[in-house]
Amino acid sequence: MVRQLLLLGVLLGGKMHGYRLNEYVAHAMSFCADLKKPTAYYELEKLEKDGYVRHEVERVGKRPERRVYEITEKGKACFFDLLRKHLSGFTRTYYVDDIGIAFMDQLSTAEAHQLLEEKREKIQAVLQQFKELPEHAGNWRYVVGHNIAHLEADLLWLDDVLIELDNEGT
Amino acid sequence: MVRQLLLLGVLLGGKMHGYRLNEYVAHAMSFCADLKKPTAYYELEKLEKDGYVRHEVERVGKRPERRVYEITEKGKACFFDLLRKHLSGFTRTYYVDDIGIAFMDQLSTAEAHQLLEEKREKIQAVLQQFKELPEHAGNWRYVVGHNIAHLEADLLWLDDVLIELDNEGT
DNA sequence: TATAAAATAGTTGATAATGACTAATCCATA
DNA sequence: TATGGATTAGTCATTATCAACTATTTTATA
Repeated sequence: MVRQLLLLGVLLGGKMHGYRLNEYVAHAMSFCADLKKPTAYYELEKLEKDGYVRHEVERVGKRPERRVYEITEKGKACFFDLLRKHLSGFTRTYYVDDIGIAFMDQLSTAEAHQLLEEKREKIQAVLQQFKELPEHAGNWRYVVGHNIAHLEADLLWLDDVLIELDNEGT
Repeated sequence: MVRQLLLLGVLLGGKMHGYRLNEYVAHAMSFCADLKKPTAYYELEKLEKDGYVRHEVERVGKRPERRVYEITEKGKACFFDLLRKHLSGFTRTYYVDDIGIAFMDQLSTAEAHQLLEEKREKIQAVLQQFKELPEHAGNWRYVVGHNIAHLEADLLWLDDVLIELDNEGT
C-alpha cells in the first residue's frame, strides 16, 4: 500500500517512463524507500489494472520501446486518500536487529559487548551519510530529519546497553 | 534470515511443537516480532530441509497429531552464526510513514497539521502500551527499551515538524 | 444435556517481492 | 575501428508471505 502511495506520488509530479521512475526512486528516494525494479513494474501493472494509472508506449532513437506512465483522475483521488491515511496513521516498526538483542544472553557479556561496538560503528556510519546529504528542500528535509532522529536514538540506546553490559560483566 | 534466527533461538530453549511455537511468538514476542503462522511453518520446513531442525510427530489425548520441533547441532551452529551477524551488523530501517511525509506538501499546511496530530496520538498510545508492559527480564528489557527509545524519538521529531508547520502556516 | 463458542493443529490458494537474467545500444579507449 | 564496459528497458522464475480455511476437540453456558 505504501508502494502505491509512492508511485502515485511520483507520477503526480508528471508522467514518467518505467525505467526513469525506477532510477528516480533508486537515487532521489533511496534514503527513505526500498523499491526494487520488478516490484515497481508489478505495482504499476496493478495500478493500471485498477485504473489508477495508464501508459502509452514511446520510442526515442534506437532505444527499446518504453512505457510512459501517467496518473489518472481516479489515481489522484486514490493518492490523496492514501496520503491522508498515511499521515494520520502510525505504522508500527519492528526492528529486525531486536531479535539478535533478544537472544544476546547466549553469548558472553564480553563478546556481546564487542559485537555491539561493531554495530555502533555501522550506525554511526549511516548517520554520517544522512548528515552529509545535501540540504533537501521541503518535506525531504523532514524525512531526513526523521531518519537522523531515529539513528541518534539508536546510538543513545546502544550506549546505555553497552554500559549495562559493563556493569553486568563485573 | 531474521525469522531463522528467531525460530532457532526459541527452539534453543527446548523442543516445542509448531502450534505452541506460534503461540509463543504471537504472545511473548509480539512486541518485537511479526511472524505469521503459515510463515512460521514454511520457515520450519526450510530449516528442516537444511538440517537445522528435525521433528517427530506426537499425539496427546484426542488432539490432532502435532510436530515437535527440535534444534540440531548444525542448527545451533547456524544460530550462533546468525546471532553474531545480527549483533554486529546494522539493518537499516525504512519508515513506511516517511512516504506520506515526503508528499505532505500536496495538502494544505492546516490539514497536514491536523492529520499529524492524529498520528501523534497513535504513537503516544503505542508508547503507553510499551510502558505498561510488565517488567521484562534480561534481554527483553533491552528490546522494550529500544522500542521505547524509538517511539520517544518519533514523538520529539513529530513535535518539531508540527512547530515548523505552524511557522510555515503564518 | 444440547449447543454455541473457543481452542487446537496445521493447510491451501493466492498474492507479493525480488535476484538474476535478456537483449539491445551507447560510449570510451586502446 | 574493434572491443569491453556501462546504460537502457523490461522480464522471468523462484521464493516469501499470509488471509482464510479445514476439521477436530474442549469448554462454557443456557
